[in-house]
Amino acid sequence: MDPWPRAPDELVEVQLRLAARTPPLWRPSGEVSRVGSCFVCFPRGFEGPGASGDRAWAAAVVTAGEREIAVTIIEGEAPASYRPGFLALREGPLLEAAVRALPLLPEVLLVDATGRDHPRRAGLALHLGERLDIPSIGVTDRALIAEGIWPPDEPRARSPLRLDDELVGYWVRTVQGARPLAVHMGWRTDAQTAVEIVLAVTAEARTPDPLRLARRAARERRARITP
DNA sequence: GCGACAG
DNA sequence: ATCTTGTCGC
Repeated sequence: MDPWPRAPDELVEVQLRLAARTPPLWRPSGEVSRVGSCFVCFPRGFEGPGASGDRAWAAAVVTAGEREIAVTIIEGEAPASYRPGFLALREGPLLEAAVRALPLLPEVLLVDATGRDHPRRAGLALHLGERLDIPSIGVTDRALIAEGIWPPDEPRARSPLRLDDELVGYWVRTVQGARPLAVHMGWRTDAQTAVEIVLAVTAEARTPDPLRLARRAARERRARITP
């Protein structure tokens, strides 16, 4: 596999090329058998956008129904600090490595990032899906540049997230009384499919189960560090 | 100049 | 991403 872009101008180029592509849309064929997710965390107690060389722990999981059937955790260093629109520089390589280390790959991947909701229409969720050749969906707490009013405080209520006139995702009230989730179309997925999948793998918590599992795994590994 | 700004 | 304190609920 060729390397991720390491410089901002290289990433911009890749993102523009990515955004112009039109891969066939993916649709779940009946029951979605394997849903995966990945997550990367950094040392506690830092402030600001972080820095290149920061320690990082990335986890990837595959779930089938309620069960976790595979998990991988890797430790590494962040290649860059964070900047809005350039998240891939900081997290892309780590997340891809964690997913590739899985003994079996998921049918669709949930990523803690945006998809089409991006200045160049190619957020990390979409980018990672393309690199891995896996349909992907973005799940975040807030939008990057897309806009949309929150849905009413009712279970499963949703409202569109738009960028210009394009529908790029939905606000989704996964849990009543909690802030809605921003669910983003990603690689080979549309906004509707993204919401269907997210709701299908969300049980009790606000966050979809696969993402919760990946987050927990990464943080548990971080907790094992011996300073 | 000021606020916003995926993680 | 990570931090904080309090609050609510099982």
